[in-house]
Amino acid sequence: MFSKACEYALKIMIYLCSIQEEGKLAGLKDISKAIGSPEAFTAKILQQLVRSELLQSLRGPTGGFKLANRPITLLEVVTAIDGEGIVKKCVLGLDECSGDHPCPAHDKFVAIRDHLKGVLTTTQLVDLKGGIIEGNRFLKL
Amino acid sequence: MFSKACEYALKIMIYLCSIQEEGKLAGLKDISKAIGSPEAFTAKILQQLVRSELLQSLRGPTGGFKLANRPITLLEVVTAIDGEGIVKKCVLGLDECSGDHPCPAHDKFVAIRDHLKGVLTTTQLVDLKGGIIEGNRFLKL
DNA sequence: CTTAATTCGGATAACATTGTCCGAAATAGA
DNA sequence: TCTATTTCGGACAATGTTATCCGAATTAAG
Repeated sequence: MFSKACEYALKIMIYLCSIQEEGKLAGLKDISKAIGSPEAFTAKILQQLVRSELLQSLRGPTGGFKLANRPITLLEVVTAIDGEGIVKKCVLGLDECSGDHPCPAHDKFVAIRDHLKGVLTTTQLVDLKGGIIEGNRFLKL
Repeated sequence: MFSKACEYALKIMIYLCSIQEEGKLAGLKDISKAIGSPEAFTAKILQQLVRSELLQSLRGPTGGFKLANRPITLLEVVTAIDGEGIVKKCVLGLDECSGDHPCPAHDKFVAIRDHLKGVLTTTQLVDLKGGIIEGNRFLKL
């Protein structure tokens, strides 16, 4: 459904949200350990998230990453990494697929995509951090 | 959502269903022209569909492909090409994600996956061929 | 000022997916 | 039987994704 990079991005963001307190920073090592992702690749994704302004970073010792200071939806994270394809592109790959010029599966999958889009736009990182803190939701294994 | 190969496979199957009459065969050239896909690559996908027993083929002049002689669901086509990942794997990529050991997004995406699985299992090729025949649904462009 | 820890940026490697090419095997029809 | 047409199967090329490596820039702290 999402690319590997996007899966990591979502875990990164949820993790940072779950440990967030007053401008504290988390470093690359902490993050990749917490979510079980390869360090070097995770660094690349962190850079993308910083450039997309979903994260802020600070260099040097005591440096690290923290969430941008505003509510963030899952859709923002997904589109920052994977683009809008998942909520826009035709399931059969038609360049022009719309109500006017629909593919045979159009209607059935519009419903699914709307469902997905709904969840992605209405769910914020804050909505998912609870279980992590309580220890009954997990980001790795 | 689906791989390119799977998109082509779905179009192939829907196309064959839409032109099907009494054991008539369609050749590779016809098929790839009808769905707008690269010929050589399409040939590979046709082979996979034959091996999965969703299609039957005949060689030689007047040879070609036709649907297996039974109802076929979208799920069968998708799993034949992409495997069961789309309806089984955790959105965050956790190897063990279940009711017992859920990821933070588990519940929200179980609902989406069930919706998807429902559409894939209840929709048969026959259900999609109508619009093609009537000319108000399209398989390319 | 020096050192150590960190993010940043570019190059590159490993792997998967997409796509092409070509000869072999099968087969209908002359 | 011969030929033309088709699917089959393997090798390979092109592209995209995932992942690693390393030096440069930044910065806190001694």
